[in-house]
Parts: sequence; structure tokens; C-alpha cells
Amino acid sequence: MSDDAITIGLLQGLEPSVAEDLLGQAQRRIVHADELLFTAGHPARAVHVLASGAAKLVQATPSGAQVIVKYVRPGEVFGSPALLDKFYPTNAVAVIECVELQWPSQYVRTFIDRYPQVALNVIGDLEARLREMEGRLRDLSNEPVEHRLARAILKLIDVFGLQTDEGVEIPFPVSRQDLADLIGSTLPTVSRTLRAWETQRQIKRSRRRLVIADVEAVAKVLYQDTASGPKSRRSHRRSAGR
Amino acid sequence: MSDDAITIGLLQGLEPSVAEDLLGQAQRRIVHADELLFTAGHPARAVHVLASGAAKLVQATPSGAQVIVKYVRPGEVFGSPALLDKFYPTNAVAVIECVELQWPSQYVRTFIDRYPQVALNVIGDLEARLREMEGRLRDLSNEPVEHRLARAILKLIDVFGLQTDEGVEIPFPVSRQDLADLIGSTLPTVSRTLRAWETQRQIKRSRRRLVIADVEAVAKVLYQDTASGPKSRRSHRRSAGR
DNA sequence: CGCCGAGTTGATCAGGCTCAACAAATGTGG
DNA sequence: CCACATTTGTTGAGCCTGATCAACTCGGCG
Repeated sequence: MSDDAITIGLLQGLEPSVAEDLLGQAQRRIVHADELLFTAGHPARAVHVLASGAAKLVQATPSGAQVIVKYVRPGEVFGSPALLDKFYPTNAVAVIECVELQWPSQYVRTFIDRYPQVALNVIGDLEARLREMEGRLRDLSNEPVEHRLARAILKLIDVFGLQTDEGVEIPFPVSRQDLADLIGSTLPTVSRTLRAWETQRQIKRSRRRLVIADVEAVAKVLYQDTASGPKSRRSHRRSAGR
Repeated sequence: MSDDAITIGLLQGLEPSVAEDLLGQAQRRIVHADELLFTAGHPARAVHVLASGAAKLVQATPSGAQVIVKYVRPGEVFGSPALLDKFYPTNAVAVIECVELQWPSQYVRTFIDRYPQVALNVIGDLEARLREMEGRLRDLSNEPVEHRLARAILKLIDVFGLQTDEGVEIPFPVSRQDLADLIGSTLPTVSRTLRAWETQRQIKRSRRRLVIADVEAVAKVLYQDTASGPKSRRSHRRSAGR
């Protein structure tokens, strides 16, 4: 590939020459941090993939609150509503400088007609997102804030984490508000929880970046309740299993 | 079509003869109420569509709680992980007697190669589900139980509602526990809320079915807080936009 | 060096979960 | 067809997590 070292899901399983061809057709664009890649409600005219950087898909609620639907990593397809001539359902915001590839939806559709594998690749990405959303729904329904926060951070590590000498770093700014929007909580609550972990040396912050010194310790939050009482709450939600 | 009056999303946009062909290849099966259509964790070998009836996709959490990921209506594709040789991520339970069509994943894939429109149809269904999940995530993050319940019921009406002389009926049993699992709440809370509406004549129950006498009244819950104080809570979640 | 947005932290309070006991409805057997 | 068993729904009391409000601190940037 004549490109970055990322693997573009959209092109998987295609003959190298074909992939090359499709890649050549892409519109390439640089988007700076905090700029919009696309806007909720606008007609979706193109299918998007990041070549580098990272972006978040954000939905604003009528009441002014925000929900971060997803952090997009390089290689992942987003904006696929374009294939159906729908509208973008979210804002896409670059969290650091990105290189973005775009294909006009019309073009992708004709490409799919010739190489249906492309459609399967899109289906794969959508399925993965659906699984992820199901998981988040489950968490939001049943888990306390502390667990949801731990999961969110572990997920960020898994997807974006870079090993440094200080620990694993998330290579873009993630504010407390971002984390709150990600787990359906509030800034003060996230701050408190995170602060506790910070004093326990599990996590720190260096120049606007999140650095996780002890990933295992964060994971452990999910199993043993951190400190307080040994009484597990929220147990009796359903008396008998089917 | 040689079939029920439902429209199968999977076959949209295909030549009638082609659709007929694919339909003929389907494995047809009757599933009784409360029986499993497929089981979470098992390898997904087929793509599914309901010809009639209704099913729920249910995930069990380790702690024994359940989450209803989705109610499936006739014509909708489910079990699409099969296309990628994955595992079913949920249980699928018939909520009333269903007629189910199945296509072996292998077969669907070859069919997609010939008629890529089928893949686009799957993508359409997946996108719709993703939008739905995003909405639920938003609700779960920001809305009180009462609103979530109203939304869930309105959605059920929209998808499955049948007009009767008593009002709009959901044509299969929906327990309080089901509703709780759907909105991420608990049986007692749902019961209380629903009871309040029942005494206000917005909703009743007749032989295990939910009957909504006054749909507008339920919708109104979303705008004006039902009874209590006129003070809207959860307003200050985010001070300034953007 | 002082400003400004982001983060910290305390105090307060309430939505809704938990526990628990009772009532209603559905199903079963005599 | 009625009595009992089992499941589902109702309702009360109490409490806890986490939201809200608000004041203050920190850190980066002009």
C-alpha cells in the first residue's frame, strides 16, 4: 500500500491492485484538532475513514448534554449512512490532527457492485459497533459509575493506548467532561473517581494526556469493589433466572 | 410474493424473480412462544428473518440481570453476525409464536456476490439498529425512568401496535420485568410508574397484553413533567456548549 | 503576570434501587 | 368448576449512589 501503516478495514480481502485503485480514488484531507469532520443532520455524501489521528462521534441532546457515541480509530469506517443517502446522525470531531479519506457514496456503491467484499467489510464494522453499543447499554443499565469509567478507560487503552516509560498513554486530550459524556455521568463524579485512582498511582495526567501507569489495577476495579464495604449492591435485580 | 403480507427488508430492490428464488431457498420453521430462536455464544450459522410473530434479543449480564437489546419485527434481519462467521451475541426469544426464515450464512454470502443489493439491505438494517441504540444510549445517560418508559412504549406502539376499539394494543405479552430490562430499570419502579398511568386511564392491561388507550397522553410525558414540581432537574449537566 | 477554562472538592438532596410483604392473575389438578 | 399452586404485579419503607450547586484551585497561555 502506498499509505500509512494502518489497515483500512474497508479494503480488507481485496486484491492489492483493486485496493490500490480504490485508495487512489479517495479524497484526502487534513483536519486539525477540534475541527468538525462532519455535522449531525447534514446529508451524508461520503464514506469516511481516518488514515491517522482520532475522532469522536458526538450527539448533543436537546437539553444541552452531550453523549460520545464512539471514538474512531484510523482504519475504521464511519459515516456509512452515506451508503443509504441518509443524514449524519452525529457530529464527528477531530480530537487531534487527522488525515481523513473520503469516498463519495455514489462511488462506493458502484464499487460494491463490482467487489461485494467491500460491503461485507462495512457490515463487519457495523456489527462490531453494534456489539460495542450493546455492551455499553448493558453497562449503563447495570454497572455503577466506577465500573463504567474503568471499562471506558480500558477500552481507550485497548484501541489507542501507546506504551511509554510512564505507562500506557492515550495520545490525545481526554477531558473529565469527555469521560463523563462517554459513560453517562457528570464531570464532578468522574473527577472524584479519577482523583482517587490518581492518588493510588494507577493513573496520572501529563500535558493533557491520560497516562495509565497500572492497567491491571484499573482492570481490577471491575472485579473487587475498590475500598468501601464488602457488600455487593445491585444484586437482587432479578430473582430467578429464566 | 408467495408469502405473508410482510416486506422482507433483505429482499428489497431485487427483481421479483430473484427475490422469489432467494425466498424459496429459505428454511422455514415455526417457533412457539418463549422458545429460543438462537442462543448467545453459539456459532452463528444462519441469517434470520421473521415472517410473522415477534422476538426479543436478550443479553444476560454476569450478575443475572437481563437487558433486552431489541424487539424484532417481521421482515427485519437478525443474526447477521453469521455473515462474518461470528457468534450470536444475544439470545433470541420468541415472544409469541413465530414463523422464522433462515438462510445458511454460506448461501447468503454467495448470494451477495451475485446481488450486492442484498448487502446494502443488510447495511440498511444495521444502520437503523445503530441509530436506535444511539438513541437508547442517549436516553439512558440523560433521561429519567419515566421518560425512558414512555419512549419504550411509544416505540413498541410504533413497531407493533394494533388499533383496537380499546386503544392501541401490543400483540404479545410484555411483563413489567420486560419493560424494566428494556429501559434499564427495575420491576418495582416500572410497576409504580405504569400504575400511575393506569389510574389516569392512559394505559391498561387486558389478558397479558398492554393496551394504550391514549397514546398522546403517553407522548406528553416527554414534554411536561407529569405531576410533581415544575422544577426541571438534570439541567446543568453541561454549562457551555461546544 | 494575570486571565480563563478545566479540574477539585465540599455540602446537600433526591431519584430510584433494594428489601419485603401482600395482592392479583394465571395455570393445574381433583 | 372450584381450590390450590405458582407466577406476576403492587405497594410501602428506607437508604445509597451519584447528580446538583457552588466555591475555590490549578495549570496553561497570551
